[in-house]
Parts: sequence; C-alpha cells; structure tokens
Amino acid sequence: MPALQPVRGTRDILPEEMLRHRHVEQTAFEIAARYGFAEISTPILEFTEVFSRTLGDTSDIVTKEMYAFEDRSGDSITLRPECTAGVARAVLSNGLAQHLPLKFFCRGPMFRYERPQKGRQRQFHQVDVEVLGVAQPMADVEIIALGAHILEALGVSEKITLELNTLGDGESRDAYRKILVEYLAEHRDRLSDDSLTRLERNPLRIFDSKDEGDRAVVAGAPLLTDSLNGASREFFDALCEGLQAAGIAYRLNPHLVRGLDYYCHTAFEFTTEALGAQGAVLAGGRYDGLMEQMGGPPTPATGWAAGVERLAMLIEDPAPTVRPIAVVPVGDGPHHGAFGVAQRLRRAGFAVEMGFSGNLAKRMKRANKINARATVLLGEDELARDAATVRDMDTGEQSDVPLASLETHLARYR
RNA sequence: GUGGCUGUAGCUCAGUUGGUUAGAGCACCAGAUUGUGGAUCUGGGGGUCGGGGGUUCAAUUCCCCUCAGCCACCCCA
Repeated sequence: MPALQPVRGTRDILPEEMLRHRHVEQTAFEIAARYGFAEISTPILEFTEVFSRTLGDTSDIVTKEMYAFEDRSGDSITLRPECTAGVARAVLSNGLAQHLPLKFFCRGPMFRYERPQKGRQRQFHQVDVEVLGVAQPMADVEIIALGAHILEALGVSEKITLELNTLGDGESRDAYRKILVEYLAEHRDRLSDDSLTRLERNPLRIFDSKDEGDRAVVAGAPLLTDSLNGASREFFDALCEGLQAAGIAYRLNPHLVRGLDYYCHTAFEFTTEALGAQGAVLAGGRYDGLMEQMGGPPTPATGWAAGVERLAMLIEDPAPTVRPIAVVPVGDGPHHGAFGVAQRLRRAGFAVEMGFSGNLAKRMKRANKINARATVLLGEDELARDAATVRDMDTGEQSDVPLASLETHLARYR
C-alpha cells in the first residue's frame, strides 16, 4: 500500500463535485420516471460468467478490462464493468421474464481496468436504462428521446450530437462480415497491426480506427447498410422515421460500431468535442440476443448508459442549495436553550446550523461563511423573555421576535 | 497494454548554472473587535520539494527506478 493514495483510477468525490453528480443522476432519474422507468439496483459483484458469456470473448472489456478475482470460496467474481448484463441476469434470476415488457432505470459505480485519463476512471458512475421485451423500433425511439430529453434538461444539448447507425440482425451481419473480410484481406498490407488483429477477431471494429492507413482502406470499404436484409432495412427505416417524427436530430454514421458482442440493429452515441478523446457521453443500442445467450428465453431488448463523471464535467454549476438559518447562542449560558430552538426549527423544515464555539464575532463569522440567510441570536436576556434577535444576513437588519412566532417570521427566508 | 508530458503548502504557482532556516497570493487559525459577520491591518500554523536509490563535501536542482495525474493510441460512459 504505497502512501495515502486512493487506488489508481479511483478518486474521492468531495461535496462540491458530489452536488454535480447528484444533479446529473437526479435529473436522469426524474425524467426516466416520467417515461415509466422504475429504478432497480443490482449487485456490484457478479459471477464472472455473467459478463464473459455475454460481452463476447473478443471484446476489450472481457480481454483486458475486467476487475476479476477469486473470492474465499474459489468462485471467480467480477466488479461489474457495465450495467446491462447484471440487469438481464436479475430479470432471469427473479423470474421477471414472465412480466415483460419491463422498463428499468439503474445507477451506480462501474469498474474497468483501463489506463486512467480525464473522463476515464477505473471506477466511474453510470446511469442506465433498459427496455426488455419490446421488439418494435418505437422502443429505441423512446429511449433515444429520453436520452435527448435528459441532456436537454442538463443544459448540454448544444455541445452534443447524436450519431446513429444500424448493425442489422445476425443474418445481415454475417453476410456483411464475409464481404468486408474479403475486401479487407485484399488490402491487408495497408492495415495497421492493430487492425490486423481486429481482422481476425472483430473486423467491424476496424471502422473505429484512427490510423490513417486504416482510414484510407475503410473509406473504400463496402458498407453494412448495403448488406441489410429486408427486415433489418425496415427496422432501421422505422427507427429513423420515428426519430424524425419526434423532432430528434441525428447524424448517420455508417462507421459507428459497438465494442460489445450483444448489440444488433440500433447503435447510437451522443458525443461531445468538449472532453477530448473521451467524447461519448450517452450511448447504447439494441441487444436482442443477450438474454438468450445468458440461458433465458429469447427476449428483445434495448437500452443505453450515460457517464455521470463526463456529464458532470459538462454541466453548469447546479443551483445553490437552500441557505441555512444559523442559530447562535450568545455567551456560554444559553447553549441548551439555543439547541432547543434549533431543533424546533429543524422539525419545522428549516435547514439549521448552530455555532457555539469562539466569541460572538467568531460565531457570526461562521454564520456568514456557511452563507446563512438569517441568524437567530439567543442571549440570556432574549431567552428570559422568550424572544430571539433575528438578523437578516443580507441586509443586516435585526428584529426582536417572540419565540412563539419564530417559524412564521423565518418563513420569508426559506 | 504502448508512446509522450508533468509532479514544490489545502489551491494556483515562483525558486535553484547543485550551497545556510524553500517563498508568494488565495485559503486556514488567532488578535485588533470577550452582544454582532462580509472590509482592513497584524501575527501564526502548515512542506519527508510525489516515493526510493545513486553521484557529490553538499541534491528540491543532476542520473536511474518507481508511483500518480494529464495527453494521444487502444477502447469506451
């Protein structure tokens, strides 16, 4: 354990930053609720197979990014790298496949063993929505609309564009893979080393490459959209029409692919230029095959996840929290009486901070520092006649208020 | 995992061609002001110069290793 440092890629979220996180999560949660999403929480730990079976043996997450370890009983356990597999598992574990369709909202920490960068930590947080049991593209339209709605509510829409693509169904993708591999093999000599291994494992991801040689090759490559079968074409058209009808602007990006094996049809990413290389802020797609892969019944599903840290970096400072009322005993005598008053006000719904150390000037300083809206001063003489001196901290005005009407008097400062 | 940049007080940063007790601003604490905050003035605390090793009479400064952050790749939220 070297020094007093947090583990690499993890960090403490101090109150100021926590407010931003909270704002992102609460906004997402509240708007998702309006769309009928119910919050669930699944364990941070899952058996490793939950992820390795579903994300694909060739995905980066499984091959190099999983926080996996053996527990005391010898089981292989993994800190969840994403939400979807856990939610799907929960649906099967709880027999919820009987109750489709389901709409879930989920939030919490995720873990990926990556090299940290700004906007990319080993422990990070996501908010996540999943729709299970709906095969129609309207489900995709709805979750994309929800995503756009949340980003708008967070005030970050102008910095973000929606990119959209289709991966087609299995048949379309198999057909395309053949054509693509043939084409790429012809240009093998111009591909980067990275892309040569991609060619073996997951040729679609060559489209992601930033290598110039790769890009040149990819520019002339056949497109998946040209290999779509009728059903896939129809699905994608319906999705695009649905988005247009909903007034959601998007940019078709035929090169947009997904790193995880379970995706099909819809693939989308809300991205920003403002965060450097970590531009994806909310992304997802359709995963019709996942539940079956996990051993459950074939179940169509679609969903997305959004990065809380990334969004927290984009938003303006959230509205300031309520300004408290400071209760200040004068001298050391009235502490108990003052505390009684503070408790009364707290029960009445006021945010109350009490200062009782140092001389009066010190206590006032403290009241000022916590940005108190008003200070309730309680000295021996005030308490003796059941009254308080209330000071408006903005105007400096003071008034003598009977304790009986304190709540009424302070109501203006809520 | 690969390549590069950076690391001095809580924060932002000075500093040293290697040389006594490493500085500033902000923040913090105390006093001026023991029944009144915000301004001002005065004083104070706080540093293993990221960590370890090496070279040297002497290292914050030069060299090596290591840790962390940042940038790009990889990948993704």
